[in-house]
Amino acid sequence: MHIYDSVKKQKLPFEPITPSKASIYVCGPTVYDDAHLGHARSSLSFDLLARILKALRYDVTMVKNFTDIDDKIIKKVQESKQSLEEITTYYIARYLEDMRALGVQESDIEPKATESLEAMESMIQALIDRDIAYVTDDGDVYFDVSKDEKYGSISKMVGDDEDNQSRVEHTSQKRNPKDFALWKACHGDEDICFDTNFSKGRPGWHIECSAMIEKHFTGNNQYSIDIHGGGADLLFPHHENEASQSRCATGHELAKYWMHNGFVNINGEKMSKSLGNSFFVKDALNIYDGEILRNYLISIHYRNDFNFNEEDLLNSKKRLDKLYRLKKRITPTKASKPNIAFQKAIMEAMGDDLNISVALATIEDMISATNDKFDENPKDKGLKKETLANIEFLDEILGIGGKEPFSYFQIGIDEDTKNKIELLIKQRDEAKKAKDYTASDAIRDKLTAMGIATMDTADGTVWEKI
RNA sequence: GGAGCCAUCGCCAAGUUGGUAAGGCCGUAGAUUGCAAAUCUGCUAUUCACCAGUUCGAGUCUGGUUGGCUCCUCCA
Repeated sequence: MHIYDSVKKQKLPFEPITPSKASIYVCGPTVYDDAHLGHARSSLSFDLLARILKALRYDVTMVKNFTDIDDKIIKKVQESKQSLEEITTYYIARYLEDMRALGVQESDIEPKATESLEAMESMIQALIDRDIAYVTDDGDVYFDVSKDEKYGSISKMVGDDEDNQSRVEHTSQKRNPKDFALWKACHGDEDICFDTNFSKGRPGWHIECSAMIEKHFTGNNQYSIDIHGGGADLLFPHHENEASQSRCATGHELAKYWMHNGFVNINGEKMSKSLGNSFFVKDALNIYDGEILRNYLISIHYRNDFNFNEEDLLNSKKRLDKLYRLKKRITPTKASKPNIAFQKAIMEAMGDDLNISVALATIEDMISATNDKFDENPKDKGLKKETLANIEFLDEILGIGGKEPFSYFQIGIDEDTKNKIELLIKQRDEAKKAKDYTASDAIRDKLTAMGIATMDTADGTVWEKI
């Protein structure tokens, strides 16, 4: 297995800190709104990673957190009259529901920041004790960036502050503009506060992840975890800060490998609230089936930017259709063992930093070669069993092809319509038998108008929703 | 201002350590079909934004030009 380390900027062989085990921590969402396509892509990227590692027999521990204390959530609490817990519980459930629809396997641990406050407090306290963090008169706690000589090693953001025209607002209480908050003291009575030795307040964003990693992973004396993942936008400052505070608190590096997934753009524009083009997963799921969306979202390498548009989605759906048409040809049958060469080719592609393009090309190869053989001998039982095993293998590795093939082509069609379609097809078959092609073609036109395509096969007519 | 990424067929998109351009969509010709659809087969970039260099040899390395994009503020 090779993965691209976005800190070292090169593809490296995956050598876990503990042989045959893989510990992964992915920055999850801040739960104050529904999940958008960007969340989906991140989730899907690391879902693929976990699936491959599992198939390679690694004992994978996947942790994806929920940031459930945050200024944006607090703002929502103040606006909505709901409690923080009501809001976060709701959006966590919504997030999990959306990801499930996309076929994302559940993480082993899904920690919440609010459940890890003790770990945060002790980490902050350790940093204060070592004089790496300082408490201001207001009770805020800041991390003193100048105390960590390795600060900047993650993002390579070497900051000469004189020249830095960043738009960071400088707080007067900070010793250094680059210092970041570990703890924010609360000011009003309505604030959401937690009591600690240093002040009443709430944690900064960065410390949440560091603390949750220390809480859930043991690591070794060099690293806490193998892989730390997240969106490309988190590299700086979030991951830089995480790495720095963890390094200073634990004496070793946070992660051996860093992986970052690219963005999702909508029709060429970055998705953002200010542009008003956020595309929520739930809205996409209203239009497209989860598996079709998944197939589309994983079809482009996780590090590339993803330009979401309907044309490409339909294109990728056509590839999935072909897989399911093949599955129709072999149904019903029982799976035997997947073809070894096929399995190996897929694993090699995906083992190369999740090279999905090569994997998809391998699938196309398999599909056309198998169709070719079935054209010769439609009843090849051995091939049917192997093909089903191949497809089940794809379901395991990529999370596609797991549906019953006839229902796949009938997604979104209700029982009444289905019965109507099947009646028409029966009438058409009778007309065909009587060689009344004018009548049979008229029925086919009617079906086409309904958005239904028909296919005459040796075993009778089958139909698909176009 | 600072840091970094990208540019391959009409569209999407692969391309290990440089060795002579995967795959899909679309298009097109054919096999098959009552006709279609589905399926299969053939064709579809002498060329990788542009210029120069290194090399026996570069899409792949170096320098430059142009054009996109991201981060430096919450962000997946």
